[in-house]
Amino acid sequence: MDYKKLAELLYPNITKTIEYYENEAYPKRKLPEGAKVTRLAPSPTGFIHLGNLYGAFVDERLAHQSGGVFLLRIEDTDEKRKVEGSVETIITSLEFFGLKFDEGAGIEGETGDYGPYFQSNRAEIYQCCAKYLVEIGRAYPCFCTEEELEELRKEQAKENVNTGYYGKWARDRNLSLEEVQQHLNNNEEFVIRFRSEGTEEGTFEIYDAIRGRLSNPVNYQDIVMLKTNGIPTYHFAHVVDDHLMGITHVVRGEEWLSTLPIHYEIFKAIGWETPVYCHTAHLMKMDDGAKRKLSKRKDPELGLGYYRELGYHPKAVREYLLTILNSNFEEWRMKNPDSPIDDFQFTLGKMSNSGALFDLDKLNNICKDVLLKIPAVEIYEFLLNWANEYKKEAAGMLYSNKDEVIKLLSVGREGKNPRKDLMYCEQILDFISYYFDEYFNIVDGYPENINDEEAKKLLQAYLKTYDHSDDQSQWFEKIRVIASENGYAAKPKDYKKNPDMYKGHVGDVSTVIRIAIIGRASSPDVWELQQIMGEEKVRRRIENLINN
RNA sequence: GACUCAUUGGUCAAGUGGUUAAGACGCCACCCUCUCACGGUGGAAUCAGGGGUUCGACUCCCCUAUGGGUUACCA
Repeated sequence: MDYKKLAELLYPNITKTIEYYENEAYPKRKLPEGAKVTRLAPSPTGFIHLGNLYGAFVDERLAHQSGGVFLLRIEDTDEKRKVEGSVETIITSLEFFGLKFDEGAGIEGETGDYGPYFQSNRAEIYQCCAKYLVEIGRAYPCFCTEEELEELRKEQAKENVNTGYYGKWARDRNLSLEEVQQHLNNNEEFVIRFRSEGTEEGTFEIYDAIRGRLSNPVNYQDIVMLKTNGIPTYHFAHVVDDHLMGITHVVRGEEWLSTLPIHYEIFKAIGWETPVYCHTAHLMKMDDGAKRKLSKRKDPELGLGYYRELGYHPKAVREYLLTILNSNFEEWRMKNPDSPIDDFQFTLGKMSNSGALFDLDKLNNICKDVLLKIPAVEIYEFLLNWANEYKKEAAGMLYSNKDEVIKLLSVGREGKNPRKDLMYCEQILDFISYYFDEYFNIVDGYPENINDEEAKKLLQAYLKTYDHSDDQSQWFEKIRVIASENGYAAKPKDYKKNPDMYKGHVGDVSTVIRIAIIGRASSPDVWELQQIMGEEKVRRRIENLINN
C-alpha cells in the first residue's frame, strides 16, 4: 500500500508540512527554565461552574508561579453545542475571580503567536497532521455511515465482545487505493481514523503529576480523529494543539483518564513527546445522600454566576478553592495571615485525588476572615458594584448614604477581637438594611418575660432619659438604671443568683430597645448604631413603636 | 456488562510500616458578655468490610462493597 498516494488522494490541497508547523509557524517557546505553559480549553457552551474555576485555578497557578504562560483556547469543534457570547462569559467570569490569560482567545480578538485559538479556525493544521499520519500509515479514511456503525455495535453486543471500531471489526482499515478512489468518486463522506497498533491485552505506564504512576491498558481502538466536516475530535485536537502551542502541563478533569491511552498512542505515532498530565478530581455535590459530580444541568447553584449574584467576594472564593486544592494551604494561611494569596506555593503533589464535596459553611467562614481584612471603604465599593448589577433597587440607597453605610460596615471591626459579621453582599445588605426606613421592620419579638405594655413602659423611660451626646458607658448606665427601677437586675449575674427577685435582667431591657431601633433581637452595639443613625431617627422609631 | 479511578469523623483533610490517628469548618457545653458576633477552654465524632504479607498495617497485596468516570463523527 502506498500511503503517500493515499494521503495525496485524500488531501490534494494540503501543501504545508508538519515540519512547517513545528519549526516555522510555531517554534519552541523561549521561556525561562522550568516555566510551565498551561491552557484552559473550554467548549463554549455558555455555562461555567465552580469546577471549571477550580481547574482553571490550577492552570493559572502553575503558569504564573513559574514565569510561564496561561492561555485560553476555545474548543468549539462541536457546532451543535455552541452558545453565543459564551467566550465573553468565560473570560469575564474568570477575570472576576482574578484569573487572567496571557494569551489566546480574548474579547477583543486573539493575542499570541500560537493561534488561531479557536479550534474551528485550525482546520488546515489538523488536516495537515492527519495527512502526515496517513502518509506514515497510522491513519486511514473510513467511509462507514452512522447507521453502519450502529449495526456494528449491535453485532458486537450480540457476540459479547467490546464495542468499537478495531481489529477485524474495522471494515475500512485496509481499503486499497482503488477502493478509496471508488468511494471518493461516489462522493461519499469519510472520517479519518487512527490506525491503532494496540491490543486488548497491552498495558503501559505513565506519570501523572497529581496521581503518580498510572498503569493503563493500551489503546486498541481506531478512533475518529477527523470528522466528516474535517474538524477534529477532542482526542486529536488535544494532541495537535497542545503540542503545537507548546503546552507543558495539561490540567484536566479525571473524566479524561480513561481516554489517556488514546492520547498516548497518538502522541507516540506522530513522534511527539507527551505533556505532563495533571488529572484533577471532580468537585462533587451531595445528592440524596450520595456524592455526585457537579452537573451543569442539575446544579445551577454551582454556576459561577450564582456566587456573583449573592455577592461573594472573589478573594474569598479563591481562598476557599485553595483550601480544597492544596491541603497545606490552611496551615500556611494561619502562619501567614496577612500575606497575599499568591505568595503561597501551590503544588500538584498536594492535590487530592478524590472528589471533594463543596462546603458552603466553610466558604462562609472564610468569607468572614477575608472581608475583615478588606477596608470598609473597599467593601462599600464592592457592595455598590454588586448592587448596581444584581440589586438595582438597593443601589440608589447605598449610593446616597455612602458615609453612613461605610460606618455601618465598620462597626466593631477594630480592636483585638473584631466582629466578623460580613460574608457576602446579599447577607451584608440584609445585615445593614435596618438602617434604611424603606427596609426597616420589626422581625423579632420581645423576650418572653416582657409583654407589649411592659415594653412600651420601658421605651418611654428610655426616651425620657435619652441623651444623644452620652458616651457609651453613660448611655448604658442609664439603661441599668431603667432596668433597676422597673424590677430588672442591673447585672445578669444578680439575676442568675436570684431569679425570683427580678422580672428579668438588663439584657432583657436592652433587647426591647434594640428591637425598637434595629428591629432585631441581635445586632452589634446599639450605642454605636444610634450614633450613626442620628438622634432624630432613633427617637422617631421608638415613638412609632410606642404609638402604634 | 467491560474497562478504569477513588474510599480516614457530618464536611475538607494530615498521615507514606511502630502516632495518645494532626488541624480546619460545622455541631455541643462552658467562660467572656446588655443581645448577636468575636475570642477562649473543653467535648462528641474517622481509618468501608473481609482476607493475606509482616514481630507490627490507616499505610503494602488480593477480594468484596460503595461512589465517580469512560464505553460517540460530545468535550
